Amino acid sequence: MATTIQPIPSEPGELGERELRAWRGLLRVHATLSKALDAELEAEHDLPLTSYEVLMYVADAEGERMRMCDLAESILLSRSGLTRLIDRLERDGLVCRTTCSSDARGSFACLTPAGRAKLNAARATHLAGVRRLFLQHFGPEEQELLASFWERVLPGAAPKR
Amino acid sequence: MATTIQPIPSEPGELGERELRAWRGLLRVHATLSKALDAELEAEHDLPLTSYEVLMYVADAEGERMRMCDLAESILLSRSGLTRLIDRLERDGLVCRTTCSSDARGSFACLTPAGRAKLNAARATHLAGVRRLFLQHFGPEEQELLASFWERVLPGAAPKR
DNA sequence: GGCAGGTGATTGCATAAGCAACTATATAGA
DNA sequence: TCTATATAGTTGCTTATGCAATCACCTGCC
Repeated sequence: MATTIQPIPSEPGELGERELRAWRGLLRVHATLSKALDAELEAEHDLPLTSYEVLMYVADAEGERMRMCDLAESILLSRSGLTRLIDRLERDGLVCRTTCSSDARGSFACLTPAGRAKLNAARATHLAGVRRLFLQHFGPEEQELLASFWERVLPGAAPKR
Repeated sequence: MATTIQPIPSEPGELGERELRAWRGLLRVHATLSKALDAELEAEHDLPLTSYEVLMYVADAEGERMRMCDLAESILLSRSGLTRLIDRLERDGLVCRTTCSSDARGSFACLTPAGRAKLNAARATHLAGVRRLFLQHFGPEEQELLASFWERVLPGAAPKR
């Protein structure tokens, strides 16, 4: 299989140039942007990115509260990781836990006024960051295309809201 | 800046549906695929993904050796993180450190025969995983497009090799 | 009703990673 | 030449995270 230049997917034992750039680019973009967005949020609002995500999902949920397990799934964290994260947010007064009346095992995380205020302050920073570092580079139809790409890779995993 | 129009980026205070799917899809795809690829490599070869990346970069480098700082940059790890990672790999006999004759401060990480063997075994698994979970979903010209997208977001960050 | 197995949340423990401080060496400037 | 500053790598410490075990509760089946 003598690939003269590199027209085809290259040998099966190695990624071709094109594949490499498509895949590694994803890794680099994710790593770089996550780090930058986290640093920005932390610098301007003293709020780690994961904490921001919790506040955001909770704020957007029905009644400004979410079950622990749903939250864990939304922000892609293990349940134990989420327990600890909510511990920290509760300690800082940004969320509080309430019991679930229909299932005594469950807890809700809900926003406190301080949490809502923190989120409102941080939201603009984060959204501006996402736009400036990422979305800005793509036109509407390109964004749509990207979304369809992700849908191919993970069918049905699109965020509901 | 082909498309600077931005017809309706939705309100400035919130991400629109399209933006949300383009951005969050990236996060989800990265998280899901990283986890899956790491688990696969760990299960079949008892090798974490970051260790695999070290072996891969070192193997592809001139003389099968790389400076610590270049390696850290390649696999997107802090220098202290890399020190510890190389500690583990050295303990497991997969790489060894050698001094740099032209700069007494520096060290090279280089492959041991065991490291080379481990990499050869793991490479097929990982490449198959990347293709099966990600690249498979895109045609050649779509891969090229993705690569160009990443290049827009992080100009000049494309992998050299 | 009562038991078996499943699910939600938490905890103990282990690990990977970053930051800041430190050591040793290199390089540039007076 | 000597000094100041920058760089390569390591170490101490802290933190976030996951897995496995655990506890409490729910649900379905007899």
